[in-house]
Amino acid sequence: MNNYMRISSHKSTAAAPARQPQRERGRERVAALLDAAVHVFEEKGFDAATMTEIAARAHASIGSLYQFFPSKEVLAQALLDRYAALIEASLNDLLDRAHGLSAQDIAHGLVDMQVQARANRAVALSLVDARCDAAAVRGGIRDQMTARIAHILRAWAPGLDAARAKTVAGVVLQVLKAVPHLADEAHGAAQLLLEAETMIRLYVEQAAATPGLDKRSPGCA
Amino acid sequence: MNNYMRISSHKSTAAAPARQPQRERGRERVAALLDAAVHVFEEKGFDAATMTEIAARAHASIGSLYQFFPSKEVLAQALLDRYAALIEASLNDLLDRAHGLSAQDIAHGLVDMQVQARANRAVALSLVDARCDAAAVRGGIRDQMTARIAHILRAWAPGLDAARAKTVAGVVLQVLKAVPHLADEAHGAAQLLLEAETMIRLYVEQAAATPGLDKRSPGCA
Amino acid sequence: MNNYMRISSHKSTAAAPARQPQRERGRERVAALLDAAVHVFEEKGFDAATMTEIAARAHASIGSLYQFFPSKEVLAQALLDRYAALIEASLNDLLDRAHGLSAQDIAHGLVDMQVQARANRAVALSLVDARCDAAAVRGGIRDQMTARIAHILRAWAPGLDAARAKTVAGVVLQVLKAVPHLADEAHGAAQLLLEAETMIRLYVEQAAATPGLDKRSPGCA
Amino acid sequence: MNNYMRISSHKSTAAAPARQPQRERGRERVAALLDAAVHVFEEKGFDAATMTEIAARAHASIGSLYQFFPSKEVLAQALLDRYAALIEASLNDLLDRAHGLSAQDIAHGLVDMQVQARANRAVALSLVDARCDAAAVRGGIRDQMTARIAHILRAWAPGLDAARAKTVAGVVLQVLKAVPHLADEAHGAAQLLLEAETMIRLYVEQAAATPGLDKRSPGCA
DNA sequence: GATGAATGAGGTTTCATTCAT
DNA sequence: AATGAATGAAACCTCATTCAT
Repeated sequence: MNNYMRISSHKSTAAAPARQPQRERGRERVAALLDAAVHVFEEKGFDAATMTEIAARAHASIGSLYQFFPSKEVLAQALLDRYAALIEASLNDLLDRAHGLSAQDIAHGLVDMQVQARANRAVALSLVDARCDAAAVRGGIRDQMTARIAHILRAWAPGLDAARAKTVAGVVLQVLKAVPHLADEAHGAAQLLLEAETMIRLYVEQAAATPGLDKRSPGCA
Repeated sequence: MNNYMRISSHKSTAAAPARQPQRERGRERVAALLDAAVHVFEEKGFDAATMTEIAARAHASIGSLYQFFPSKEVLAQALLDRYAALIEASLNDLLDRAHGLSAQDIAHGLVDMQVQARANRAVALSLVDARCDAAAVRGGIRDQMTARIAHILRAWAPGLDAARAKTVAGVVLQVLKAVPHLADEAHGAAQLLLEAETMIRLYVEQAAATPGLDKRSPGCA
Repeated sequence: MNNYMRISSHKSTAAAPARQPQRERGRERVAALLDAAVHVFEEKGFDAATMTEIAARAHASIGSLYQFFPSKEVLAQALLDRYAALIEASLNDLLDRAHGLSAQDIAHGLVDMQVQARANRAVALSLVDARCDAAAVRGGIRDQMTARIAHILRAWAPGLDAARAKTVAGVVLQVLKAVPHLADEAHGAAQLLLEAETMIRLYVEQAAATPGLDKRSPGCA
Repeated sequence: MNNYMRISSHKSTAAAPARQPQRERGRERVAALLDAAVHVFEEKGFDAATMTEIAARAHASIGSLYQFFPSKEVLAQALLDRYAALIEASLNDLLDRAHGLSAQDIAHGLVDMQVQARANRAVALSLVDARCDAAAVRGGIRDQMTARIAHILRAWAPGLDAARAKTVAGVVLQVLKAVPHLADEAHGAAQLLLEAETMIRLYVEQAAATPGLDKRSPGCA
C-alpha cells in the first residue's frame, strides 16, 4: 500500500497530540477514556459533551484524561483516527474484492462498512461535520474517503472515467453519512438500510453504464 | 389548508414562544435578528453560537434580542418555523403538480426545494440534528417531512403502498439532507446536485416499479 | 505635543481591548475593579494574582470583571496605561521646567515622579518585568520612558550628545525602577530616597560635564 | 569562615530541604536538575515555570525531580543557595581587597560580581522579588547582601558611619539588581555596564567624602 | 421598548504533588 | 532510585439570562 492510500495520521496541528501510554495501566486507561468519549460525544455531540463527564464515565479523574489527551480537540481527533483506521480496513478489503462483484455487492459492502464501524460511527460522522479550526484536518478524511471510494468504483467498473468516479463517490459518501441515522430509526431500521443499499446499487449501476459522459444532462439516459 | 398540513408550530415547551412585535419598527428588528441568527448559527453551529454575537450582528442589544426571543431555544425554533414554512410551500406546490410528472421531475423538484431554501438551509438541517432537550420537538419536523414526501410519492405513483412510500421517503429525506453539503462543494457543485437528482430519480423509479413488495430482499428485482 | 511624545495607547494586540463602560454604573465598576487590581497585583504579583480575588475585592462578580476586561492580560495593560498616563504628565511637566534647573532638581523631579505615582507604582513596574507574550508591548513603555528621560536631559543640558543621553537615561530608568522598593523599606525610606536622588544627581552632573565622550573608559574623568 | 559570614541556609520552613544525593550518579542528576531549573525559571519566571518542564529539560522524570527537591519552593531555595554561594565568594574576595582600592575598583568589583554570576543572575534576582510565603526567607538574602556590602564599604572607607554605610549599601544593591537587565540590552550592553559603574563610583566617592552627616539634605554637599 | 450592566454556574485546562510499580 | 500514571483543587474564561435605568 503506498502512501497515497493512508487515510489517517493527520497530526498536522502544531499542538501536542495524544500522548501514548507507556505502561499497561496507561493503555487500559486510554482505552476506557476513548470508549467513554465515544458514548458521550454520541449522546451529546461535540460541543455539548463535557470533558468532566467523559472522565467520570471512564471512572478516571479529569487529570488522567488530560494526561493523555491534552485538549478536547485532540480527544476528538483520536476518535477520528480510530474510526478512520476501521474504515480504512473495510475499504481496503472491499477494494481487493471489488473486481467481479455485483453492484448489489458493492452497495452492500459500503453500507455494511458503516454498520460494522458501529462503535464509533455516529460519533465520527458528527465530528466530521463539527465546525471548528480543525475543520480542514477533518475535511482531509472526507477527501480521502471520497478518493478511496472512487478507487473502488474504478476497480469494480474499470471503464469509469476518473473524474466521474470522484463525483459519484462524493454523492455516495453523502448517502453513507446517512446510514447511521437510518440504523438508529426505531421502526424498520433493517428495511431502511436495505433501501439505502438499493439506492446506491441503482446509482452505481447507472454510473457504470454511462461511464464518462459527464457534461450531459443526466436525465436523458 | 387543513391541520394535517401544518409542519411547524410545535410550541409544546412550557417556555414563552417568540413574541410578536407590535409595531413596524419591531417587525424590522425581528427580521434583522432572524437573519443574524441564520448567519451565526450557520457559521458556528447551535452550541457555539452566542446570543451576544447574534444581537451584535443585527445591530441590536442583547436586551432587544431577549425581548422577542426569550431563549436561545425559542430563537432556534423560530428559525425552524421559518424554514419549515418555505419547505411546506415547496412541498405543497410539488404535491399539487405531482400527478403526471416524470421521476426526473420529482427528483428535481425535491432537490431544487432544498437549493431554493438556501438562506436557511444548512442552519435548519444542522439544528434538526442538534441534540438537546428540544430534540423531540425538532424530530417532529423530520417526521412530518417524511410524511409529506410519502404523500407526494403516492400522488405521483398512486399504486405505491403506504408503508413502502414512507420507507422510501425516509431514505430520500436523508439524501436531501446532504444537498446543502453538495451545494457547498467548491468544485463541481452543479454536477454533484445533478448526480443527487439522478440517484433519487433512479430510486423512486424503482420504487414505483415494485410498489409494495416490502418484505423481499430488495436486490432481487 | 507631537505624536512622538505619546507614551501609552499601545493597543496593538489583536485581541479585544478593555471595553469602555457606557453608563455611570459601569464607570464606577471599572474604577473599583482597577483599584482592586492594583492592590492584588501589588500583593501577589501578576501570576499569583487571581481574577476571582480581584473581582471579590471590588465587590463585583467575576462576570462583571470580564465584562470590561476580557482577559487578565488586558487588565494588566489597562493598569499600565493608567500608570503611563501619570508618568507622562510628570515627565512632560519636568520637560517644560528642565532648562535652568539644578542637577539636584532634575534628580528630585525624577524620583518624586515615581513617588507621586504611588497608587500604581510597584504594580506597573512589576508588570513591566512580567514575562509573557505582551512583553514586547510592555517593552514599548520602557523604550518610550527612556526616550522621554533622554529628552529631558538634553533640555536640561543642551550640550549632551544624543546617544549619550539615551545611554544615561537607560541607566537612570533602572535606578528609578528601584524607587518603589526603597520607598517600601520599613526603616529609613525617606533617607533611602534622598540617597537615590543623590546618586542620580551625581551621575547626571558628571554626564553633563562630559557630554559626548562615550568611548573613553568612564573612570578617567 | 565564621557563622556571621553565611548568607544562605535559611531552611526555616518546616518542609524537608533538598535531599543530598548518595552516589555519583545522583550528584550528576542534581546538577542537571538545577541547571534545567535555572533556564526554565529564567525563561518563565517562578510562577509560570512548571516542575514537569524542569524535569523534562534535565532529561529526568518528574519523580526524580521530587526525589531530590520535595517541592518547588525547595528547588527555588536551592538555586538561591547556589547563587548566594557565588555572591558570597565574590563579596568575600572584594572584602579582602577592599582596603586601598579606588572607588572605581569598588564599583567595578560590585558590577563584575553580578556579571560573573551570570548563569544564575536574573533567576536569583527575580526569585528574590517573587512574592510568596517564603518571601521572608528570601528577604534574608537581601538583608545579608546589604550588610555585606556595607561591610565592604567600611573596609574601604574606614571613616564611614555604620548607619550611613548600610543606607548606601541598600541603594547600591538596588542598582546592582539592575545590572542583569542592562547586560541583556541588545544595544550597547558594555557601555551601559560602564555607566552603572560610573554611577556607583560617583556615589560611593561622595559617601566616603561625607561619611556620617546623615541628617542633612544630601544635596547641599 | 431599548439598552447595557450584572450574575454565577459551569466548562476547559493546568500543575504541584503523591504513589504504585 | 527511577519512572510515569493518578489526582483534584483551582485558575481562567464564557455565556445564557435577568434586571435596573
